[in-house]
Amino acid sequence: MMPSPTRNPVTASEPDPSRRNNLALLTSLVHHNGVLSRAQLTKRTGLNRSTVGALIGQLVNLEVVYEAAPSGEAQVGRPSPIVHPRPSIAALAVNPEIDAVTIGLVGLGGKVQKKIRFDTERIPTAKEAVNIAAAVIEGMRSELDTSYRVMGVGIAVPGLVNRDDGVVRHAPHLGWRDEPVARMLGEATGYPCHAANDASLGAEGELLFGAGAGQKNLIFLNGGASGIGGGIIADGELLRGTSGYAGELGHTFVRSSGKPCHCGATGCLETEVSQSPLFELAGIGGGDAGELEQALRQNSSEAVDTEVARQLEYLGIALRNAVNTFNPEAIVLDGFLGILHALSPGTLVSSLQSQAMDGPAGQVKIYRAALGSDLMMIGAAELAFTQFLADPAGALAALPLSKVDYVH
Amino acid sequence: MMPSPTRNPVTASEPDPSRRNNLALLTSLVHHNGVLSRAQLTKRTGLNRSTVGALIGQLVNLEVVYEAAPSGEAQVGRPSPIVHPRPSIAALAVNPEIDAVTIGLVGLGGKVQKKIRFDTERIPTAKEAVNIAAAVIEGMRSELDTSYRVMGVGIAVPGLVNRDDGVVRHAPHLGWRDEPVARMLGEATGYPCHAANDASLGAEGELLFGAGAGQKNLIFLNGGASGIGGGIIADGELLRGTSGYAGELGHTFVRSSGKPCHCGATGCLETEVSQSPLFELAGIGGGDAGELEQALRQNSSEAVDTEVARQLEYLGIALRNAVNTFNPEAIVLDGFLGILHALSPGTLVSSLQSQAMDGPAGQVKIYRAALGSDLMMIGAAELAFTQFLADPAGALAALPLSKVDYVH
DNA sequence: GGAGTTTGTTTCGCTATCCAACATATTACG
DNA sequence: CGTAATATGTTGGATAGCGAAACAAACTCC
Repeated sequence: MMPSPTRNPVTASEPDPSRRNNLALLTSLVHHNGVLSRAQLTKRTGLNRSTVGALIGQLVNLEVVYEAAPSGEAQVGRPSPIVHPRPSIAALAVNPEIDAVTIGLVGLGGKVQKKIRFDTERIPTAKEAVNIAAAVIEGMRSELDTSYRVMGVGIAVPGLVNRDDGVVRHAPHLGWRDEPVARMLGEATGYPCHAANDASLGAEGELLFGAGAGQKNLIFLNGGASGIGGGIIADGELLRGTSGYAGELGHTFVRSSGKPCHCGATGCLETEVSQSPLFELAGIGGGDAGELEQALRQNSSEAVDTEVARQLEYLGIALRNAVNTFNPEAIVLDGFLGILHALSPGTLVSSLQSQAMDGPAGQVKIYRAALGSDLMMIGAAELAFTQFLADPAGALAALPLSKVDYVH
Repeated sequence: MMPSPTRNPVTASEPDPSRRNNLALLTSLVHHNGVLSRAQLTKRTGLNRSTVGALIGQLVNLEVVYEAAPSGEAQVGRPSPIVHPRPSIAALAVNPEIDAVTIGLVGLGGKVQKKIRFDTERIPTAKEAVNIAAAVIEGMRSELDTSYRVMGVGIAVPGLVNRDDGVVRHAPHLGWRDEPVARMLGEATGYPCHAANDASLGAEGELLFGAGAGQKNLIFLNGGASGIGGGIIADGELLRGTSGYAGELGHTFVRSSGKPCHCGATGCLETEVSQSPLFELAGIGGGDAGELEQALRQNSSEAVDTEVARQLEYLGIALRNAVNTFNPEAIVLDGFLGILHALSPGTLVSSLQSQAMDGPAGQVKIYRAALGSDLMMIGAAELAFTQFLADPAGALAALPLSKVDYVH
């Protein structure tokens, strides 16, 4: 009576890809779940003990993971060694914003090893952002060459990015248009570079390492100085669309005869819900999300409450649409959207209950993002890890020879 | 520089599933593409000639497909036999509507073998619909037993359906609530039954056999007497959501202080855009989409133009949202939405160009649905075929013994 | 300290695939 | 009309990767 969970296959499974596939599966599990015992890996994969043993052995040889003593947890039976990802396998992350370019180094396992924020006097051009990133990476070069194996660079851009070719189609707040940033940074650094929308990467980051862990369907919304970005995870996979532009929930229609938006339409979520009036009411000129929340809580007033309620109403409309459309398990809010929700926790939930359709709205949970300022680094690095995770042995074999003197 | 097309695996590929997988792959290819030569199959699957030969041999033995003489097309080299799906492998389709219950029989390959529309005096209850379907199927029983191997029954319901357990959560226009229709029909007929939202199934039908053939990302919108339903194909897969409720684009917000909708919200697409005012303006009381289109074209007037323009405006807002969110290659419109588009072909395209964001809107094509009245039968049957297509040999082995006397 | 339990390890066999060589059926061309 | 070229089906190994089973190891429970 129940439909089978199996999917109709679209690709043939050849024997060679079979091993690669399982190697990739184990690598991803270790990377995303951090610490798992071999016994847990056999359960999670459904593979035989002996097979997992052989595969882990290969990953140990490749120095992708290492096995450590079993955890102290008292359990009947022979203890199973713990498999750890080696953070010396790493990816670089770059995140240009309107007032800074942040560069990070993230190890396998998702831990941020290093983060450098380079403040800019004015909004950086694509070329400037690439130059800054390349210079900072050049500064780390000797350390990278000796202690890490870098799988590539991921660039998180607040705007429409074609994920296939790494071209920023349009980043309105940065003023970029048709900038092939991935190619530019690739030529400058020599690393394979990929670019994608920042909120999409944020969604993946929160899915894998943050508030959305374990979910299969979730909506991520980030509110920042550069407007509202969205990323959607459907059935465990990021929704990309034809060119990787999917997820622009900031331009959901929420108001008839609303203000015109830079995108050409009117009544977009992004024009009705923004952080600048909140900063004004909070009485501070600028700053990060943490300062804004503190200031809003201290300067509580009717004006603040009214503005928060107004913004939450429009946010509720956008979320209602999204819930009806995606039937997600969870919604994760980051940036000032997370603050709005935290200031009036029940509002969004109850407006969804009354406005969205019974079925989809029933189970939705609303969370605040968990990874904070590391999120973009982790998400962007994930982009750079993609190829490696799909074929660990192949990616390492293709790696240029380096003087890596592994950090143990 | 380009991201690899390989995805991170989520399931282990064991050796046994490997054969099953490839068998399933071939079966799906033959089913969905109809007629392919063995040479084409080897190219499409990437498998070895000898492997495809062995697999096809097994499918021939299982009487899932048969091989026929090569097509007359003049080509260098030894001609390759054509592989045909056997329509004797079949699925039943049931589609309850407010004024009828339609039952169909669809063969492997997607051809509707039989379609019976049972008109009802009034809106059928779930029990009535199940009884009607069971009775019609009972009438076909001897033919089914002798000439077909029926893989199951798919039920296409205009409403929220939990695909996992086949329970209709809420079908507002039918007045159903929490009806376990799949279980009910399963008990009445003895066939494995599944249920899903009609528009979702329509999307899959058009994707596989109709206007969306070959696309990976498309949005399907159906306008009928029971409002507006939607189905979304993302990356080649139907978007299901947590419980299979995803795709309710009929409840996209399109108007502030709009009319209240039965769903609890206001300003839904479905309340602003509906076919009843069109029928009134056309001067006909009721009928199907074909009659409506003809009548509207004949009774052309300013009132008609105004109403069409008004509805297209709201439809445009909903599509703008959907395009920004999904970045699809194509939009497929069925029912009266297809008529609206056909009456004023450029309107939607140009409103998308001006309102949706540059990137996503750039390439979107808008089509009218191609499968017409067979669509629901094909979509629902596809639901019933799912298990079979995922594991043809296993599904046939599990089939109760029958007196099938195959029709060749 | 022995029984029971869980897990790592090793060996063996099986399955499904690819590869290579050969057979077959067609077109191209003189 | 016959031979070359081409594409495809067919057959018989060879191989890779996994599972099963038997055994060994390490722990808890009593």
